[in-house]
Amino acid sequence: MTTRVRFAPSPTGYLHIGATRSALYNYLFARKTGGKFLLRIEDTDLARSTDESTRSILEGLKWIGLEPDEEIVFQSDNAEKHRQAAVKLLDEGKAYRDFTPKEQPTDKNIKQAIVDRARAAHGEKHMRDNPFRDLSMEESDVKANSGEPFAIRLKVPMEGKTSFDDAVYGHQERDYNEIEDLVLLRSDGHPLYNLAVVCDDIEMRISDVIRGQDHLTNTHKQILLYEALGAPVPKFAHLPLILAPGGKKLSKRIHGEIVSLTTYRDAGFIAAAFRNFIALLGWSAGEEREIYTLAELVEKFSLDHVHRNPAIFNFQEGSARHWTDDKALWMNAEYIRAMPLEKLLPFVKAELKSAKLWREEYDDDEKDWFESTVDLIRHRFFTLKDFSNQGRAYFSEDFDFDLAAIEKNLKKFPELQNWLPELAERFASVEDFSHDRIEDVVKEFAEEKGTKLGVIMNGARALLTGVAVGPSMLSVFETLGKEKSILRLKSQIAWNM
RNA sequence: GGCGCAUUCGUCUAGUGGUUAGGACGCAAGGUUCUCAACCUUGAAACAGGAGUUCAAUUCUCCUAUGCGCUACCA
Repeated sequence: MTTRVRFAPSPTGYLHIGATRSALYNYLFARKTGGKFLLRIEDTDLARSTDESTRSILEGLKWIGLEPDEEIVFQSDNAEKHRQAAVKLLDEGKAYRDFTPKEQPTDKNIKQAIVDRARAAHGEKHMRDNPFRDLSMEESDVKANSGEPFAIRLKVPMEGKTSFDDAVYGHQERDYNEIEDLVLLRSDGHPLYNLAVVCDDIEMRISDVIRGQDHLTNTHKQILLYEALGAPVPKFAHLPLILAPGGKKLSKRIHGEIVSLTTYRDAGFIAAAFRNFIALLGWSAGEEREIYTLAELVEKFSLDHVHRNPAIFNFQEGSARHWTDDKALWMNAEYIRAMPLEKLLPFVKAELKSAKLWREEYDDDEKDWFESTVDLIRHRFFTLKDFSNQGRAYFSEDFDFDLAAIEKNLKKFPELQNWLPELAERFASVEDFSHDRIEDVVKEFAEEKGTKLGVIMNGARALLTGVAVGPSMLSVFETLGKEKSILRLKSQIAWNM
């Protein structure tokens, strides 16, 4: 039997990085085993589900390269089937109508209400004490026919336990008397999560359910449902959660955009780099290396090496330098400087286009120049955004000056205000404007002025590129070319800032 | 409250009944350089705590602590 796995997000927000990792592990597992990777949108909570969020999830998955092998399933399309399943269980006596009036949550904080209720019960609640559980079918029918509203609950057996072997967490057991008779269908006829999931997983012929650890205890309920429905129980693997610094839950509400996958796309991450990073959050191939292509991840991936303890996604709120996990940033930089140039170019092109810095000549007459320039500047960049920010001066005359750089490298040496235009004049008479020739000219110039070469170079860097860091100035001169170098050396704009 | 799961440097992790507990990011120092967040070298940095088993425990068992999850007519 071929393996079939699914990623089943609920569209109640954007694609969370924890969910992204679940999707990735499902995908790797499918590829590794030659199976299928499917996608199901769990949009049964109509109040919270939005199309916007579905789009964002699809977009995120596409960006990171995890597209499903078959058509997307929308859970809400199957509501009728879910209802039929509940009715079937009712007919077979495996479920019952619960006529208890629906409780309206009094508290806004539902979680707290649940805990309070559980605490009040002091752990001595009898899970099978529902008065309608043993109502005869006739009595139940009579009440139902008279129009009394009811929910349908699964009849969990009085005695026994469920167990399963989780591929990550090992053998799991749970006593029936710890599981409440779960509601399958709300009194308004709306099918609930556990029923919907199980029905859909059966219908989609899912062989391995790989999902977040928050579902570990739900699994027992779901197994009960598989059994009641007479369907084979799939294998399960639960993944440790990804937490925020301090071991707290990583949530959209508290941590904002940092948890959204699209944030990384928009921040100039290379999808392969982020995918690589996230793959290593909770799993390791057991090797002393960190850079893996997708094919290598597939080859190395195994559920047995998935961790049981949650991983912390490390970042410092409000820090420009450490705004997201340092390792993710490092990995992206590593990809930018180490990937084959021809693979990087399309990304840079897209970035320049979106920054309105792209010129068609870069694909044509100036192709060689463009490629060598990208190659020159990429070594110091962390994200694709850097090509249009820090690297702006290479592609446009309209670039910003970093005031600190101006101060430190230009204004601190007032002579430069005359020297640099003078150097421009020297350049004007240079026929062969090449790296070595420029070196001779600048060295001679510095000696003549009795100053250190660095003063000239750093000043020129600030003036020509707007920033204090960058490649060797000889390369910068050469890359910008004689004309632009001269123009910028003579420019007084920075001096007046 | 009940049930469950987890615990190796700050973070991601490797690892074993006997190891100088390894790597990566980050951090620090030094080197190189016209600058640097690049590059090279070096350094600081961990087995949650307590019992037990054992010649020997970070590794096995138990307890405690801490964290997380579940405990809904949410998903």
